[in-house]
Amino acid sequence: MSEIHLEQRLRSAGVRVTPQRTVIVSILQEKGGHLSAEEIHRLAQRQHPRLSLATVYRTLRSMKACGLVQELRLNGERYRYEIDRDEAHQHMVCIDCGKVIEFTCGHCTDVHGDLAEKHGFHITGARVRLLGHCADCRARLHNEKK
Amino acid sequence: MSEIHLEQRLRSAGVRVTPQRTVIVSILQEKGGHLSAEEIHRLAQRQHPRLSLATVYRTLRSMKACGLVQELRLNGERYRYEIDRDEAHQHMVCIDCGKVIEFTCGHCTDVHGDLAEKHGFHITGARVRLLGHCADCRARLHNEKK
DNA sequence: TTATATGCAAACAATTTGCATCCTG
DNA sequence: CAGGATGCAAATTGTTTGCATATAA
Repeated sequence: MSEIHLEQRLRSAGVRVTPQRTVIVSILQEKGGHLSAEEIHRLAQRQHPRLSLATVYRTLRSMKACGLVQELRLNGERYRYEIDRDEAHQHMVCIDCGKVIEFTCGHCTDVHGDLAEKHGFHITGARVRLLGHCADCRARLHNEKK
Repeated sequence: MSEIHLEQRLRSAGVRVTPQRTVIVSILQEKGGHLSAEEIHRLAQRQHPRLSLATVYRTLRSMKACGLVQELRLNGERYRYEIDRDEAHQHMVCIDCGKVIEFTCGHCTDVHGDLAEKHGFHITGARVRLLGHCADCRARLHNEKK
């Protein structure tokens, strides 16, 4: 999704395009995702020193409202944000180092759809989060034990 | 899981059994789950008026540490707690009324295990959350539209 | 020109912590 | 009796809001 495309989507949602918002969007695009509001704020200030944290929150909220970003919360942590690329993807989170690996599981989507139907539910979204130890941490922990 | 069993598990984790904790545990057992710390506090005060909210949080934290309760967060809400019954179960959450339906999906567990292995991950837990409209709300919304 | 966005500081809600005291093991 | 547990109030953290000013359309 190009930056210009994003601006168009903002405009068509009746949201004004300001320098602050441009900076925030570009950071999300470059850094890829899973950033907290505070991290976004810190990075954005390099390009726009007077930008306030409140604006970051407000921007993220309106971008979420137009479906441009997704808001997620790993475990009990603060909110993290990423550009919404539409493709349904899920997260595998390392409980040691916090690393996040994304994956897709179309198979599960089907299974969940069936399950939901049995309960009369109409599913609009699924969050699958696998928690565990990533390869690096497993190796590290194994070495430390010696 | 009986109350006595729970106390044994507390003890064997080196956690003392106090009246406050007994009350909190029994509430979680009776009410079944998805209670917030504040709700637990309010209910517990009926049996133990001087019990403080801080103690509720501290108790829940240590019970979580010994694997007695599970801490979960639906959407952006505050933490909710439930007795950890070991059986892996997942949640279907209605985005209209907040109703929570539990389900199990052993099939997905297998699929996830395979997926994780490919990434060198060792899975310790999975959180699946399906968001959508429950049967009641679908009916209600449908009527309101008329 | 006019409604929307911004910055700042103050408000908030949920959760955590310090400390003196209490109680379980 | 000693160290963990409690109650209270104060502190923290993450997020939101009010308001005067600035800016995009």
